[in-house]
Amino acid sequence: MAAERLDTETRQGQIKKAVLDIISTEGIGKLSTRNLATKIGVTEGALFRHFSSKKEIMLSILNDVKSELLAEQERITYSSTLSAEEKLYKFLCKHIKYLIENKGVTILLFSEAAHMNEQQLKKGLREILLTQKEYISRIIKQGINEGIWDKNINIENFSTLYMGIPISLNIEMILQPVMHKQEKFCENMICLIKRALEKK
Amino acid sequence: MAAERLDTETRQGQIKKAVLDIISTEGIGKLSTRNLATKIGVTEGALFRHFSSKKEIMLSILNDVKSELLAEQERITYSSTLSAEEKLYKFLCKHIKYLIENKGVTILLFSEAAHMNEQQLKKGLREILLTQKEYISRIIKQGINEGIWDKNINIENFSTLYMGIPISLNIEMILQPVMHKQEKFCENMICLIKRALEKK
DNA sequence: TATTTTAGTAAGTGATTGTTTACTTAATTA
DNA sequence: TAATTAAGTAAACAATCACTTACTAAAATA
Repeated sequence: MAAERLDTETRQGQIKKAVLDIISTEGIGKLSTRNLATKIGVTEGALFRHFSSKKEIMLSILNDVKSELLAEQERITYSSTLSAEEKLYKFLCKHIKYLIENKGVTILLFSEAAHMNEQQLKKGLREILLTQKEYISRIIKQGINEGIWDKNINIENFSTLYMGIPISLNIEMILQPVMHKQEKFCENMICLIKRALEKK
Repeated sequence: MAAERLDTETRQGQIKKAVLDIISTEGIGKLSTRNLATKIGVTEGALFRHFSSKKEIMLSILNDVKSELLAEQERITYSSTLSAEEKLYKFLCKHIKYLIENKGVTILLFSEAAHMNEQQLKKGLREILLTQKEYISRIIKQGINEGIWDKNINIENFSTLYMGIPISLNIEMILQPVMHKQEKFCENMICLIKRALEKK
C-alpha cells in the first residue's frame, strides 16, 4: 500500500522531526534509516528521495539550530535597547526553551560529533558553540562597561561556565526525564551567575 | 602468528585502555570489537575470552570511574579536617584531572547512555552524576554552616551549575584539542563559583 | 490529451556489526 | 610425565547498517 504523496519540503520536515523524536524517546541507537522510514510511514527508499544521505539530514538539523536558536541569540546580543542584565536573562531563557522543545538536538549533535570522522558535523557544532561563547563574552563586556559587573572576572572562563548550564540540564533531562519548571530554573540560574559577575 | 599469552586481568586492563584510546583519538564510531582486537594485537575471539560482551567492557570502565574518581571525591567530601573552601577546590581539581587523564571516558558514558536501551549503563551514569551532585551539596552546606557562604543560595541549582563545568570543558577538549592549563583552569573556575557562593 | 516529472515501492546491494564455533597450543596441575 | 585448564586462532554467524536499483503510478506541464 503506497503512502500519500507529499512534496519534498513537507517530507524533509517530517523526517527531521522524526529524527529528534526517535532520539529523545528511543535513544540514538535506534536512529536507523529503517526505523526512521517506518516512523513516518514510508519505505527507506523514499527517505533518499528527499535527502541524499543520512548525514545530510543531520546537517540540515544543524542548520535549523543556526537559524532558529543562534539567529535569535544574535538578535538579543546585538540589541541596542536591552541592558546587559536583560540580555543575559533572555539569552539563557531562549537557550533553555529551545533545548526543552528540541530534546533530541543536543544528544544528536554531541553523539555525532563524537564520531569524529564526521568532520562536517564536528565543524558545525564547533561553530555553534564558539558563536554562543562569543555572544556571551559580548554581553559580559557590555555589563562591565555599564559598571554593574566586575571588570576582573575572566570572561573566557565565565563563558565556559555558562555553556555548561544548558548541557548539564540536558543531561539531567535524558537521565531522569522529569518536568523541569523551565522559568523557575532560568530565574534561579541567572540569580546564581549574576552573583558571580557582580562587583563586591 | 599467535599473540603472547597473558592472563585475563592483564588483558582486561589492556582492553579498557584501548577503548578509551580509540574513543579519544579516532572517535567512538571506530569503537568496534574488530578495531579493538587489532589495537591490542589479538583476534576478536580473544576479546570474548576476557569479557563476555562489549557491554561488559563498558560496565567495567564505569566501575573504574566509581572506584578511581568517585571514591576519591567521597574521601574529600567527608574529610573532617578540610574546610568547605578547600574541599570544593580539591573536589574540582580531582574531577578535572581525571577527565583529562581519561579523555575518552565522558564521551563513552554519555554516548552509550544516549543509546537508552542500554539501561544498565544509563543507570550507572545516573548513579555517578547523582552521587557527585550529592557530594557538592554537602560541601556547600558545610560552607554555609561555617558562615562563609550565603545561606540563601539554591543548592540544587548550584550543583547543576557545578556539574556543567567538567562536561563543558570536556566538550571543548573534543572539539578543539588544545593544551588546557589544568591548574590555571581549576583556579579560575573556583574563583568564579566562589563569587557566586559568597555572602554579599 | 500526451508527455514529463516527481514521489512512491519492493527487493536487493556490499559492508560492518557483535558474537560464536571448532580447533590449537602453551602453561599449570595431579 | 600425563591430564587439565586457559588463552589463543581462523572462519564463520545472523543481524543490521546506509544506500541503490528497477519499476510504478500520480500529478504537473506541454
